Amino acid sequence: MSKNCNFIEKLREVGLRPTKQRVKMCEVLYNREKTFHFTINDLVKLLSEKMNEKISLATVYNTVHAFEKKGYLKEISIDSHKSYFDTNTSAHHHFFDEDTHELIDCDESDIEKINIRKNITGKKINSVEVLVRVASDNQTHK
Amino acid sequence: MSKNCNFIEKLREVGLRPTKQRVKMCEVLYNREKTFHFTINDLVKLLSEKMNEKISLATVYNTVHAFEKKGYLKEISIDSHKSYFDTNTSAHHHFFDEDTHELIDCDESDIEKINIRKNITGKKINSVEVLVRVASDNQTHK
DNA sequence: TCAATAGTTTAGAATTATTATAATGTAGAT
DNA sequence: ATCTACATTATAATAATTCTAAACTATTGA
Repeated sequence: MSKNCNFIEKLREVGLRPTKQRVKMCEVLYNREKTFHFTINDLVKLLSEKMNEKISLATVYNTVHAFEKKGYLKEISIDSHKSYFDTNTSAHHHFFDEDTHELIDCDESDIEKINIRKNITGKKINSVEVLVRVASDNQTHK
Repeated sequence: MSKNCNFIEKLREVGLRPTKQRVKMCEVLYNREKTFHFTINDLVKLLSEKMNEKISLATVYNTVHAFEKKGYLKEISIDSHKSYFDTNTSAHHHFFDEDTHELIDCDESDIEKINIRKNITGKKINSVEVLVRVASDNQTHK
C-alpha cells in the first residue's frame, strides 16, 4: 500500500510502461510477505473480488507474460493443463500438495545441490527443477 | 509383432478388457527397443499414419488414462498446456530439449540420489522428479 | 451356445485454457 | 497539446481435453 511509486519505477526500469493495470497487478502480486503461487484464474479472481479491479482477461494474460519475460515472474511446471506462476524468480524447487493443489517453495537448504552426471552434446543446461509431490499421509495414492 | 497375446494377457492382468483398440495401442507403445515419450497428438498420428488405425480421439484419451491409472504409462510434467506420457513407468528423471521439445530419460546413475531435508507435517512424499531443461549451446536463452 | 450385462468405443458437442484480432485508449516524447 | 507507439479491451478463434448418449463387444453364467 503506497508502494505504488516503487512499482512504477520498477516497471519502467525493465522497460514496461507503468499502466494502471500493471501497477494494480504488481500490488496484488508483490505487496506480500511471502512469495505467491498462482494460476491466471486465481489472479483474475483476486483482482476482481479483493481489489475490485476488473482487468480484462486478455490483459491479465498479456501482463503476466510480459512480467515473465522481464523476470518479474517465473512459470512453474506442474502436470495438468494449467500454468502456475511464482513471484519468487530465483532458482528454487517446489513441493506440490496433490490434495490441495498448492505449491510450496523449497529453500535452497531443503534440497542438496543436484549433480547432473550426464551430458547432452551441443546442449547446455538452462535449469534444473525438482518437484516433490506430497499428499496426505493416510490417503492411498492413485 | 505377434506379441499380441502378451498384450492381451497383460491387459487382463491389470483388469483392462483387451479390446482391439487397446491391443493396437499396446503394439504401438510397447513394441520398441527404447522407452517412448509422446503426446496424445503424437500417438493419434502414429496410429493413423503408420498403423492405419483410426481409433477415435476420445478412445485414445480414455485408453491412455486407463493405462496411466493401471501403471502402464507415466505422465510427465513439462510446462505448456500439453500432457506428455512415458512408457517408462519407473521412477526416473528427464531432460527436456527446449529446441526440439523432446524428452530424454535419465538413468538413475545420471543424477545423484536427492535428499529432501524438509518435511511437511501430515504429508508423505509421493514422488521426486527432476527436470533438466537444455537448449542449443550457441543459442541465447529467453 | 447365447443372452444378459457391464464395460467400451464412437462422433460430435461442450468445456477450459489460452491466443489472436481489431478497435479504442493512453503513456511518453516532442 | 499532439503524435506515435504501445496497451487494453471485448470478442472471436484455437487447442487440448472431457462429456454425452447411442451403438458395440467382451465376459459371465445359464
